[in-house]
Amino acid sequence: MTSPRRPRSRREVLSEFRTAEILAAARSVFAARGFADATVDEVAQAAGVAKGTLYLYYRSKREIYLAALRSGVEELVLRLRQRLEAETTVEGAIRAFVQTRLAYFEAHLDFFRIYYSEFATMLTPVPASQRFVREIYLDQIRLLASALRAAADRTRVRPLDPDRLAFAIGELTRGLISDRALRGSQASVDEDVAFVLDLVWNGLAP
Amino acid sequence: MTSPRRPRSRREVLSEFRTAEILAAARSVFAARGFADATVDEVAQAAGVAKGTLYLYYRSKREIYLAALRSGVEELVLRLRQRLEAETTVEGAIRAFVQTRLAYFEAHLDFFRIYYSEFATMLTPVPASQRFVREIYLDQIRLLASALRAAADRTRVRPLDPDRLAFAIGELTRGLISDRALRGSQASVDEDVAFVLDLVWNGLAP
Amino acid sequence: MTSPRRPRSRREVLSEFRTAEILAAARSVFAARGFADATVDEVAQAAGVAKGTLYLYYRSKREIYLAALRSGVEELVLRLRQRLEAETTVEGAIRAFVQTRLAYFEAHLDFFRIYYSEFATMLTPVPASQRFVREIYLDQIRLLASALRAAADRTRVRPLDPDRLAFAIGELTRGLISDRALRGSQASVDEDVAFVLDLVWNGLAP
Amino acid sequence: MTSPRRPRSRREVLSEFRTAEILAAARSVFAARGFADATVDEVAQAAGVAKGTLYLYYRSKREIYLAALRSGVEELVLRLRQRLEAETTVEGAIRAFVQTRLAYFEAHLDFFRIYYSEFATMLTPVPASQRFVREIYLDQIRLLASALRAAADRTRVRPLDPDRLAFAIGELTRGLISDRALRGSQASVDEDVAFVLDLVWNGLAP
DNA sequence: TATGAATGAGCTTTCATTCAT
DNA sequence: CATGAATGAAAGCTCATTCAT
Repeated sequence: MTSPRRPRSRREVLSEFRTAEILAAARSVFAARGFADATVDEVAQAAGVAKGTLYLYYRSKREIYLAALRSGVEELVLRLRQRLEAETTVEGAIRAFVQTRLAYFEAHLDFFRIYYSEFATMLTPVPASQRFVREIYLDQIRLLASALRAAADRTRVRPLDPDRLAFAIGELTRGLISDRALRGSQASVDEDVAFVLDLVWNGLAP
Repeated sequence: MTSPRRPRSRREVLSEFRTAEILAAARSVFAARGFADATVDEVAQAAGVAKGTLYLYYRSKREIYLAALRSGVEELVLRLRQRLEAETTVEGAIRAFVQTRLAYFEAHLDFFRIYYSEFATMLTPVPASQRFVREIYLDQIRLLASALRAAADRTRVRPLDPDRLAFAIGELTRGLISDRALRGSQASVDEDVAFVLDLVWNGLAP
Repeated sequence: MTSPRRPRSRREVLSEFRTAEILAAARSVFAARGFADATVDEVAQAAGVAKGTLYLYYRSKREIYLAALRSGVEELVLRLRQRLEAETTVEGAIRAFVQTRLAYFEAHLDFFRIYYSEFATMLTPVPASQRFVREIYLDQIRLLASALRAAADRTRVRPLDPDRLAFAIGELTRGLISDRALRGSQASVDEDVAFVLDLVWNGLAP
Repeated sequence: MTSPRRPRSRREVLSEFRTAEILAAARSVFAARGFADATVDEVAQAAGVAKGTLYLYYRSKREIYLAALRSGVEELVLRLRQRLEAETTVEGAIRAFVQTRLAYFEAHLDFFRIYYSEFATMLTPVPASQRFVREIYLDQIRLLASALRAAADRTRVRPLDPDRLAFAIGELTRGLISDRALRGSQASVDEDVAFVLDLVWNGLAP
C-alpha cells in the first residue's frame, strides 16, 4: 500500500532498525519495572546496545519511555479507526471496538502495562510534553462515539448519550484486560467480547 | 461493636495522632507527585515532623506509602460492606455499590490517585508485601458479587455470571472517576449512578 | 572589634566550621587540578566529608568553586582597603598596594592559582553569576586609582592617567607572583616591592 | 630563507591544508569555550570535517589544543625575534617588544585567550608534554632581556636587572590586552605602547 | 521520642575515542 | 583517507536511610 519512491538508504534502514530495537526493549523493561524503577542500563542491555547509544536516538530516559508509549498507542488508534470505519451498525461498532482493543492489548501486554500506568498520572495536571497520552486516549473514545452517532440513525437504540456510552465501554474493555491479570480469567477474547455486548445490549432486566 | 476495655494510654493516643497526621500528609504528597517522584522530605514537611520521625513509625518510604494506601482502601471496603449488607435487591446492590464508591473517591481524590496508580503495578507479579492492594480490590468485587448472588434469588434477572458482572461494574465506576478528571465531566454523583444503572439494567436495545 | 551580642548557636558554629573546612579543601583541590579536572569526590575527600554533605552547603560544584574564590578575593580587597586608607602619598599608596597583594598571594598561593585562572575566562562574555570576579578585581584597581588621585594633590608627580597607572601596577604585581613560580625567583616580597617602586617611580632614564 | 628543494607532494599539501583548517577551528572553539567545555564535536564541525578525521591528524583532544597553542606562540616568538634583532637601543627594544606583542594579540584575540588561560596552569607542576608553553613564554622574555643587555652597552640607562625588567614589561603588555577586554579601553595600540614606554622610561617622579 | 546533619549507593547523562564501512 | 555510529568510563547530583545529640 505504501510504495516509497525513494528507497531507504543504508543509514536510514539502520537507524529505523535501531529505533525499533530500542523501543521494543524499552517497552519490555518499563512494563516489567515501571518507569521509575527501570534503569537506562537495563534498557540498553535489553536492546543489546551500549548505554550511550540510546542517547544517540533519544534525548532522555523519559523520551525513550514516551516514544515507546506513543508508538504503541498510535498503532492501536490506527487499527481502531480502520475497523470502525467499516462498521455501520451500533452493535457492529461496539463489537469492533471491544474486539480490536482486547486483541491488541492481549498481543501487546507489555505495552498495556505502560499505557495503563499512565492513567493514574493523567489524573494529575501534566506537562504538555506528555499530554498526548490523554489525547490519544480520548481519540479512541471519540472514534467510538462518532461511530455510535453515525450508526444511531440506522439502528433503533434507546437514546443514551453516545459520549458517556463510549467512555463506559472504553473503561469496560480496559477493565477486562486487568481481569485476566488480576483474577486469572481464562476467557477467550471472543467470550469477553460477547459478554460486554450482551451486557451493554440487553442489560440485566429479564 | 469494638469496645476496647482498656482505655488508650497517653502514649498510644499520641502515637495514633502522629500516625494519622503522617498518613494524611503522605496521601497528599504521593497523590500529587507519585511514589517515585515524592521525597521523604516532602512527606515529613507536609506532616510537620522531622524526617527521622517518620522512621520511628514506619520502616521505609514504601511502608509509609502502603500504609496510606491501606488505610484508605480499608475504610472504603468497610463502608461498602455496611451498605451492601442492607440491600436485598440486585438493583439496590448495584446502586449502593456504585454510589458508595463514587462518593468515596469523590471525597478522597488524593487517595483515588494512589489507589489507581497501583493497578498498573498489579498487572505485574508483585512482592507479597503489597499483594494486599490486589486482595482488597478483589474484596470489593466479591462483596458485590455475593450481594448479587444473594439478591438474585429474590429478583428476576437475566442469568449473567455474577463475578464477571461485579467486575464489570467495578471497572465502570472506577472509570467514571477518571471521566471527571479526563473529560471535565460535571455530572453529579447521582447522575452518574443513574447512568450506570440505566445502562446495566436496561441495555441499549430499544 | 566585632562583639556579637547573640552568641552563635551550636548549629551555627558547626555550620560555619563545615563551610570553612569545605572551602579550604576546595581551594586546595581546585588549585591543584583546575576547576574542570577536579572532581567533587576529591573535594569531599579533602574536606573529610561525604559527597552528599557538600550538597547540603552548596548547590553545585561550580558554587563551591565560586564560594572559595569569593571568600579569598573579598578578604584581599578588605585588606587592601584598610591599608590604602592609611596612606596619603603616591609612593606610599603604591608601596602599600604592591606589598599587600604580594604578601597575600604569597601566603595563599592556592587561592592565587584559582584567582588567576579566572582571568582568562573573564576575557569571554561571562554569565552574571560569576561576573563578581571581574568586579572585585576592578574594585582593587579602583581602590588604588582613587588613592593615587587623592594623593596626587599633595605629591608632585608627572601627570599620568591614574586609571591606567593603577591597572599597570596591578598587572605588574600579579605578574610578579607568576615570576616566582615560573622562573623560580627567590626574591623576597620586600625586594619585589622595592623593584616595582623603583621602576615605576624613577623609570629607566639615567 | 627556507627554500624547500623538494616540492610538496599533493598529499602533503592536502595534509597541511587540513591541519591549518583544524587548528584555526580549534583556536576559535577553544577560545570561546575553554578547553574543558569545548567538545571535539564542536571543533570537528567548525573545521568542516568528521570527528574521526581529527584523530587522523592528532592523537587526542589535548593534542589538538596544544598544537593550536603552539602554532600561535611560535609565530609570535618568530616575529619578536625578527623585530628585536633589528633594534640597537634600549628604548627601541622595549618599543618593538611591546608593539609587536600588542599588535599580535590584538589581531589574534582567540589565540590570546587560550594562551592566557595556560598561565594559571603553569603555576602548577605540569607534565612535560605541555611544558613548552612555559618555555616559549620564557623565550620571549629572554629575547627582550638579551636585547636589553646588548643595548645597555650603547645606551645610558639606570642599572636595573634586565631579567626582571624584561619580565615586568612582559606582564605589563599582557595586562594591557586584558585591560581592553575588562575595562573596555579604546586606546589604540600605539597609545598603549606610548604609555608603557613613558612609564617605564621616565617613571612617575616629577 | 524527636531531630536533621551526614552518608554513600546508585542514578542519568556526557563525550573522548574507536573502528567497520 | 574520511566518516559518524557505537562505546562505556566517568562525573555530578539526589535522596532514602541512619544515628549522635
